[in-house]
Amino acid sequence: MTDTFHSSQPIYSQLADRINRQILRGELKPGDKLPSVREMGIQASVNPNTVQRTYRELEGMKIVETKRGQGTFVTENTDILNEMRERLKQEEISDFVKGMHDMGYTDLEIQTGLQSFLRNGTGGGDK
Amino acid sequence: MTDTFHSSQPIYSQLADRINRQILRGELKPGDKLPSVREMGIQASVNPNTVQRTYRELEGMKIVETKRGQGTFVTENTDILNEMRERLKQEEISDFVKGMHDMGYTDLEIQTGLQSFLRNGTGGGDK
Amino acid sequence: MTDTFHSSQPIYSQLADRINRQILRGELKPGDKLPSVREMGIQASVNPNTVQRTYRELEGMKIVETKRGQGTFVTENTDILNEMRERLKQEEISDFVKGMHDMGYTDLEIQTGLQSFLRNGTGGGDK
Amino acid sequence: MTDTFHSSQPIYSQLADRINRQILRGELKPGDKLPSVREMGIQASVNPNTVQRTYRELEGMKIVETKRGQGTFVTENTDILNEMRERLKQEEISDFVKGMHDMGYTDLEIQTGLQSFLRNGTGGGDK
DNA sequence: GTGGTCTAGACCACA
DNA sequence: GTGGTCTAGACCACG
Repeated sequence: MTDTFHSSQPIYSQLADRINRQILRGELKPGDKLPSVREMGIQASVNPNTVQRTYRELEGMKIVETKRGQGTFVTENTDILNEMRERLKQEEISDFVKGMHDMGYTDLEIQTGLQSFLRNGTGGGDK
Repeated sequence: MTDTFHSSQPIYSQLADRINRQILRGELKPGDKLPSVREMGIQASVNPNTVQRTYRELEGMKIVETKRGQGTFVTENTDILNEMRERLKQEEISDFVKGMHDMGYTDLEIQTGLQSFLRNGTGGGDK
Repeated sequence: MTDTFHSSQPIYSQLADRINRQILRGELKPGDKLPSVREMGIQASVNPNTVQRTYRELEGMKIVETKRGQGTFVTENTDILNEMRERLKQEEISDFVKGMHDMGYTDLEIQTGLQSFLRNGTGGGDK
Repeated sequence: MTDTFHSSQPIYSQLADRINRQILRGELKPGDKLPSVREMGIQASVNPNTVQRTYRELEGMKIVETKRGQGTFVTENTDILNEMRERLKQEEISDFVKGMHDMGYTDLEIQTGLQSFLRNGTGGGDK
């Protein structure tokens, strides 16, 4: 695991993102237990309080659930996960398109560029 | 002009990127004079040597031409600029797609997601 | 090693030339490690930064490869080296002929002069 | 006229070379008057004594003749001039070949390289 | 150790 | 003024 954080964003937020991606990629599945606050603090070499805050954040997004005395778990409500998945996708796409617009590329260029990349770059099949 | 740099990449390289984008966006046109190394050093609050390294880098890419005692100018060879534009587009798209794959999205999701974003997000017209 | 430089050309460039010639002459073979920037700085009594600029220059010409934390090495791509060899030969010949023309010698004089020099001066055999 | 001298050789000797070349190129013809010691001193921005020494050197080579009260003249003895011309040619060729050998080129490479350069580089005709 | 980056400050050639 | 070169000295990442 990469355990460096950049300074332009709060660490708890970066950590939350990181966990989100692990869930997205299927490294953490619905029902999986997250490391304890202390354990995660050591792994990511951040203060346990920061981890606490991260977990609270994720809890607010309904992505994880905390069970007193047992730990923190990835929600089993797959609807929520799918929703997050969708939202994050939109975000990434939006950022990408905005960046391209900033550099002066037109919508058409973006579309055709992407099409031809997907046709050639990944061998034509889906991932 | 944003004059902050992140530490994960050399300053001269970030500066070069920034200038590249200004050219791409048409803020700097072929034949335009760049600020002198000293001037740019002040604007970006970096050492003139670092600016010079940036300019040298851009010169190596043939994006910029330097005339002793006169200054540094955006090349008037638009072929080179178009080529750069194309190359950078490919790079951005590639990075985007790789990032999406890393997060577990399929090619199809990327395509349809982009299509619908472009239809709704920008009002349906081209930029 | 001669460690004097003339002022009509940048030191980093003269150093690069010198290393080029060492490679040409086979004193440095593909894969050989160059002295570290610091070491070479001492040998040539120039600043390590200047040596680094030299190495960077050679790297740009693909004559040399640099491995972080290990050092700088002569490329093992002999095609590039042969190409350089050929290019440099052309340059030297061109400079020679131009110089002779400047002094008023004709092509014929140059040719016959060279022929007779090679027959007598080196004993008639190839080097 | 280029009026810079490098430090690795005495100035009077560099000046003599320069005049030699002017004679070789026909800019100074047999019988021509050289500038006075004072005049030449100004032109080349060196001490008149140095010019004096240069002229004495050339006189020793029988290339110029000094006539008391009149000045210094290029010799009209064309044999001497032809001889010098021949000697200088040999020197240049010798230096060239030595340099090429130093860089590891064989006699054959030098010959064929020169031939093809003369055929292509100068348009096939003599100068 | 290695190379890579950056700064500060100096001097140069060119125009 | 412009860019170009060089030095001295510092700090960094990588291995």
